[in-house]
Amino acid sequence: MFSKACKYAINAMTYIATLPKERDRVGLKEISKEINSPEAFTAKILQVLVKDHLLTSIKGPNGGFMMRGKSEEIFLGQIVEAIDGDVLFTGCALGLEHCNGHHPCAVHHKFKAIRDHLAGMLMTTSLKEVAFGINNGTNFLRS
Amino acid sequence: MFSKACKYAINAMTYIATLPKERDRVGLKEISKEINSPEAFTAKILQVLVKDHLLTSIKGPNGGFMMRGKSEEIFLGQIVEAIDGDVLFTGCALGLEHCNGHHPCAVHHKFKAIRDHLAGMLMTTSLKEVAFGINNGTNFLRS
DNA sequence: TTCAAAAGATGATTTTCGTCATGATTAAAA
DNA sequence: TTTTAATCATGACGAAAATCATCTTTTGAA
Ligand code: FES
Ligand code: FES
Repeated sequence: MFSKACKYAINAMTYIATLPKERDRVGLKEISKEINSPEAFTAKILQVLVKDHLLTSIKGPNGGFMMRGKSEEIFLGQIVEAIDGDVLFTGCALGLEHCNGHHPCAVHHKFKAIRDHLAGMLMTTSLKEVAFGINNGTNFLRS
Repeated sequence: MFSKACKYAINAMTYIATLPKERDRVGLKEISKEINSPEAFTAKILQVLVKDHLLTSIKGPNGGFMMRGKSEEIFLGQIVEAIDGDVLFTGCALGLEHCNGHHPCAVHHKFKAIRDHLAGMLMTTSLKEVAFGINNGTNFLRS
């Protein structure tokens, strides 16, 4: 469904969003430890998120990564799109060059319903909402 | 979403299912031409489907591949499972080792709805139904 | 200056995707 | 019957992408 990079990205953003108000930044080491991801690979992913203006990075001692916007205004779909692109939202399930109703693949109609369901969920689920479940103890970032 | 191998598999099975009753088999060349897939790679995929008892193969001149069961009793989910395994149906969206309600990941609840929607669609959509759309001219196997 | 931390470059490893050469089987032709 | 050609079967190989690791450079605080 999602690439590993995308999974790490969502978990990392979620963890950053769980930080208390008085702590606005967190380093790579802590992130990759908390979400149980390879450190170097995570670094690359975070850099993509910085380039996409979802995160801000601060260099030097006491540096780290911080959310660029409010967590209630960042949605999972933005993260997925930044890492995996929009193929999940607009691509054909069976590999046709363009997905559109005028030249539908064998499963276009049925698949479009699923895809729209998924896109709707991702575009309306905010990081704040997800982070709340983690802080709450109802959901988990690692096995 | 699906791997390329899985996409080719679905399209190949669909094409075989579109054959008229008086023609029960079709060769690799024709299949890969009709679904626009690399021939050698398609051969590998078809062999997996043969091993999984979804297809029967016949060697020699006028040989080819034929459906092993009735197209109305073969569902897309079986093809997906044969090629990509069941991770799409049972795996965690965010990479947790096991997906279950007792240790849910950050998006388990919302994602499970999507996943079940997808699984339901794949498990109830028969090859006959899909092939009908192709024979009908309403759907297409290639760009 | 010195040190910790992120950025950036580069390379290794693994998985996926795809090709090629060759063998095995069998219907059809000779 | 014997040969031929069409077809599937298989394993080795290679290219490309995804994934993960290491090293150097740059930055900024103390
Ligand atoms: S054309 Fe294949 S999903 Fe729309
Ligand atoms: S635990 Fe992640 S989807 Fe169920």
